[in-house]
Amino acid sequence: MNALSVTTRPDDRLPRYQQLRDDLVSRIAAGEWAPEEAIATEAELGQFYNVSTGTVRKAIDLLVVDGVLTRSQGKGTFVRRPRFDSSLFRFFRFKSRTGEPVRPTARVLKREVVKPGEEIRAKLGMKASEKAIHLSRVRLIEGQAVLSEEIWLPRARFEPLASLALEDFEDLLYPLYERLCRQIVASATEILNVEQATADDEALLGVPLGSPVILVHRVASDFAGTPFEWRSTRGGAATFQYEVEIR
Amino acid sequence: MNALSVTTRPDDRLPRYQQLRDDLVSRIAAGEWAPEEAIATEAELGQFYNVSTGTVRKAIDLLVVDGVLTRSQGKGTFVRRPRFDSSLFRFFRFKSRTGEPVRPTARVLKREVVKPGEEIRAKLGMKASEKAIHLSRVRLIEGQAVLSEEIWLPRARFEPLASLALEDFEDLLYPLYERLCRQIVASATEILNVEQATADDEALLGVPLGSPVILVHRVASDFAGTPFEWRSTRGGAATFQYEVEIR
DNA sequence: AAGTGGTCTAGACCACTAA
DNA sequence: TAGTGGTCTAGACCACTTA
Repeated sequence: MNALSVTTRPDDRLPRYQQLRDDLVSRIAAGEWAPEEAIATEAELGQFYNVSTGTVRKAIDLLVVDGVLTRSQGKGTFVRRPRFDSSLFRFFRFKSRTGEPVRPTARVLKREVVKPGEEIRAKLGMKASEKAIHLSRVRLIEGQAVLSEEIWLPRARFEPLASLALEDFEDLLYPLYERLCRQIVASATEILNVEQATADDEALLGVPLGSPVILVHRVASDFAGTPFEWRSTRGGAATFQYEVEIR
Repeated sequence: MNALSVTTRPDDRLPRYQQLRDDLVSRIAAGEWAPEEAIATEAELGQFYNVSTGTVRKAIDLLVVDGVLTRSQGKGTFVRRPRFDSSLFRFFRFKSRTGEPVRPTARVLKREVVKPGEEIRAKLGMKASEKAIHLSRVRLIEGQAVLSEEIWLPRARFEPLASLALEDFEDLLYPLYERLCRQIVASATEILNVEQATADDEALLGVPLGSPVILVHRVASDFAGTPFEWRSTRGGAATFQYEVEIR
């Protein structure tokens, strides 16, 4: 298993297919294979990493579920250009009034690196001295702002985002977290409230003062259950539905 | 592969692990293994269906992803019991005066056995001639109605509820479904909207006419994915929060 | 110690794609 | 026809649970 750790230090306690998966993510993130391009074949990867094809397949399975790769029988395995329906985006729960899922664009309005308030500090399990990255952004449909978001991230885990140009933030943040910061959202808890539109809402979203506004607070966590993103989203209640599947 | 088709006719064009998955779903839905009970071991299943353990594992993988089964190393593979008996308790957090969560009671106001409207008929996958049981109930906290619910059930599967005395309906319906009708809720989809209070809402829930009301539509399904309950719940937006964990 | 699921191997053959 | 991913086998050994 010496061939692993092409770009990172692997954790030998993890199963090989996990290590392999992580290494493939690194190579994709490093641009070794561009989007829409075929990666090495399963046989080649098996030889290169000195594992059986079954193990290679299991690693690729994970990345297919994550929406990073797609397979095409007879053609190859391809790096996927991010798509809305991928599982990375399963946390988006708003639908249009007609019931169709909507994919808004996004624009970051402001970024600051500051000490967070006590509530957010506690929710993210941060030390008192730690700083956080705070993003304010709007999400737009056909140029119209429909959601406003406040996002808080512990600086230590998201350092690359402290210096990324605001224009380079993408519509979807979670793929960005994974690619630039190696932070993967595994679960989230959301609490939904209905409030009345404030003057800020009126200015930013164009909803009438006092009209109902849906407010979603989300805490997102990694696979270990450690929270690392706090997010609050506001949007006019008339515009959206919120859908959830329970098991 | 003769042992397949224990309960259904398989499609031989499908891969074996798919056929196996479908057959396991049938057996679970038929009650061969109760919730919280371990199913046959991988080795036993492999012998029974005459496939290798790798194929059995792949079929079980699918059901784990679907949330039907959970694995536990060293113990076995278990039919998952969704904790729906506390569904509202879990997903609606009432703001009592002290701020503690409260458990609402319930009272059935009306029951009728009628042909459902087209929308509900379609959502429940019922035939045009079939009748449905329609329940109207309120949920109360300290004697005050806070939620009003409309519930539709296909009569064929819920016959015992057509004659049960209204006083004998319990606060939580899903345990009743399981005990009296052997219907187990395996998953549900909820869609949440915000509307304005109608005159009915004002009369029933005591919320001001025109104030924001949260409206939740739920379709609940069995292990085979067949929907068998349609429910709509209304409550004043000021009364509660809606909380959900996403995995 | 026995039994379970978890990982992994070293192949096989099939279905599909492209040259 | 050659090469790809898709399916499947018949094992092996490991980690964990229970008795």
